[in-house]
Amino acid sequence: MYEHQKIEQKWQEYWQEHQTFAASNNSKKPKSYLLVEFPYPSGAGLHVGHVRSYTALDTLARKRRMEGHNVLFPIGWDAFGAPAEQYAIKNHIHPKDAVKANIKTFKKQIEELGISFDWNREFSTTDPEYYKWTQWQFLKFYEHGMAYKAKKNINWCPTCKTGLSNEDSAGGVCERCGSQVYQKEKEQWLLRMSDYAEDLIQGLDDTNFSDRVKIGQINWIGKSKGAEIDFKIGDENLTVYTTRPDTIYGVTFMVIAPEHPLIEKLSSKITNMDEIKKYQEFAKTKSELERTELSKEKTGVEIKGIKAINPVTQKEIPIWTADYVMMGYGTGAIMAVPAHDSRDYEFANKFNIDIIPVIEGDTLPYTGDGKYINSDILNGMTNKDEAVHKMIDYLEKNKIGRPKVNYRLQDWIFSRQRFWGEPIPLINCPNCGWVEVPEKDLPVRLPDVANYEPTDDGESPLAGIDEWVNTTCPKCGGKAKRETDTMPNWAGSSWYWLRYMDAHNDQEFVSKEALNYWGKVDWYDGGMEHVARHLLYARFWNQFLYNIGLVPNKEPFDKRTLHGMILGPDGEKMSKSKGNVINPHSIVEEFGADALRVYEMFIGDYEKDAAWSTNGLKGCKRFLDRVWKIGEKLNDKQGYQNEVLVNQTIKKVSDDIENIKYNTAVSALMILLNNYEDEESITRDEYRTLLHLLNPFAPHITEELNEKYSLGKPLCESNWPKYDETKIENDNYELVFQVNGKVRGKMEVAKETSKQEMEKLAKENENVKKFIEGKEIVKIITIPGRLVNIVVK
RNA sequence: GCUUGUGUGGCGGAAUUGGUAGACGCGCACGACUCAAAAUCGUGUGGCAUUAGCCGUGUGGGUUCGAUUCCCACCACGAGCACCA
Repeated sequence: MYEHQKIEQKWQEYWQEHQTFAASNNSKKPKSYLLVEFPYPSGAGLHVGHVRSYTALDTLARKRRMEGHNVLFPIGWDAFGAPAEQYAIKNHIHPKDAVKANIKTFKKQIEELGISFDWNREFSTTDPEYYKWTQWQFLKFYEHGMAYKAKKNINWCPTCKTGLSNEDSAGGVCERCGSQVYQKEKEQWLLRMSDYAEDLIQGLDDTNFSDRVKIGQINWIGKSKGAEIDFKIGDENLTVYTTRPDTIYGVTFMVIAPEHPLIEKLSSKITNMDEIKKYQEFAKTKSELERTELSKEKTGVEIKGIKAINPVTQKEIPIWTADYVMMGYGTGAIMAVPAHDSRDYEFANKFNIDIIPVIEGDTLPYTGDGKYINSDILNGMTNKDEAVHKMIDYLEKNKIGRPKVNYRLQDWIFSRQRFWGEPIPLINCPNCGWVEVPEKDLPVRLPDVANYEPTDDGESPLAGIDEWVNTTCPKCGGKAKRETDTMPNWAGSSWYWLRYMDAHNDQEFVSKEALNYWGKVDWYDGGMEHVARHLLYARFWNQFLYNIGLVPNKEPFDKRTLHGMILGPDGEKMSKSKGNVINPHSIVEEFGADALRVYEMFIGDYEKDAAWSTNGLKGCKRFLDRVWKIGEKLNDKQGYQNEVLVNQTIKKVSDDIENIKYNTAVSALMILLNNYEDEESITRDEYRTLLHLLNPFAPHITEELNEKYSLGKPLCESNWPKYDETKIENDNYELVFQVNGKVRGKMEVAKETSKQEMEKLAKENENVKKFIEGKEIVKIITIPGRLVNIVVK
């Protein structure tokens, strides 16, 4: 029908030459900062999923520019981290070169889609000019006591040979390769993210994230309210954390985690230490090998020779150790109330421990509300919250406990034993300890070496490069060694949106002026898979920068939307092994970028997954062919023949783009075209408006047609169409007649028809008459502009 | 198990937030053009009946003149977390 390749190339060159999409850092126009998650430039090339997200915000960006906004719509590359490194190892190239080649491919593929990115602000997280500032910001964390090194049991992936954060090893499985992760004790850098748990929850109030996103964040942070209670073991204190202090009268045993330090401390008093040591070993191997096993039969050993004293009842309580209590949460110890907790119940049943109900109920373990029994000061109460309060008051008064809030969120393990990451810019001096690399010496560059594969001994590959490791102490000038761990791949993505504001600044990570001008990201689109990790890290990082006065907003993103995945034609997630991958490049070649863009916007609800359909794509291509062809019906007239429909369409498309309802926006344009096709000929205004509204979706063909028929300035340099509020409603409408809520007739009537008139018309309708004849009219409901419903008996 | 999302034709999906269910597209059927096919164009298309009727938005109940929309219970599928005290 038309030669899409030529046209698309032509207009891409036009935009490039005219710098149509360059954002200005000082403009009187209203600003819009639109952001998509920057991609990993993997060897596989661009995915149709990228196309969906980029086209969606591109549509918005193009529309807003035409509405007179100064739009910042940038792109860059998140190129550090395991995927890039593994690709490089596999293909025997230096990661630096692999990344360079992949970026080139990605860039070409994005450019041929006609996405209106401001390429002037492009960078990669692997550019020394960029990671210099990532390192610089790490030093800010360090200077403020927010980064620390600690010997920690970390999640170790034996395949990737590196430590992982909790977020990266959810479920005991490596996020990257799927290997079983096990606990390994190692010195690691950590960021004190847990200090920000509450702020990260509170901050959500300052955002316009959807509830789905907010809930995702809140769940990950995992706040729980409860109390700490001190039990005595002789002179020692055993503090437990519980959310149900009101059930303390039902405690029949204590459980402490196998790694709990109290075991070591009291070992002289414990009479079955051999048995306990054996259990500790068992628990350790279990966590290594059988963690995901479904059989979660409770195991444990009673610690003999010591007893705890319930501080409220003064009763002696036996102490057990069991691996269903984790050292990493709360205090690593619990008071077990088998009558009202299913796990404690299971344990008590298995080991024949007493079960004392303290809240009335039929079945055990009973966890609902009820009347308190066997509970001394709480007896007779029926309200759980009141009982909890009363008990906490009692604990506080008697100095045996206190209210306590716990979070699941832990500190961020920030070390990786990999080559392809930002080196942590610290130097270890035998005299001075840890010393920062001075700002003038940043960035600490990665060396050019031949061997960057991970080692088996758990050290970073950098550790083997003597000439890199050995350095002098910036403080005392003596011999010292560099830190050889690198940062996780989440580091570079934790502040990249700030850099776009001022991408080539070599004096600061971003200037104050740029920060103040651009403020928050107005709209951030990305995938569900990043709601837990990336979004949390990025917000944490930004909140820290805010707290030390480096950025003007505590929350970095105002609005966050989630795109659904594009699945293969078979409805399965696209993957090489399934052979259901659709390559955007070949689609562009065969059908054109415009067709691909329109199709991906039309494919369905933006937030939901959708299966690829080549027939659906063809339908969109057909639509564009018809848009092209209808130019032949152009007459010399101005104005709109069907004013209502055109004005309605302008309104609908404008609103739908802002409300991420791209599918219905495209549908509205199809309806408009269908209407044009029913006309003898179409006016110049009609054609221009159709092309203009379609332009954000299909920017090439619409510019070409606009030029071909000399309809006006290029669309990208023209003002977005405005609708006439007085012309979006018809003078007539179809009045619906119902009897008992069922449609029995319809009639075209004038907009201003009165209620009385409507009722009269309803009763006169032949078909309605049939249904009300001989029946008693109970009442008549009349909705002006819509319907009349006659209720009969 | 907990959290969360989703259930509408053969398929992807619409539905002004309580008011004509199935817009738009795909697919399919028939027709036109063609020697023929593809492409294109036209007509039709929820099911059952076929004259105007009945049934239909996962299932069962409820509220209402009226429910895809609100309430209760249940079922199915997907995602995330998973012994978090």
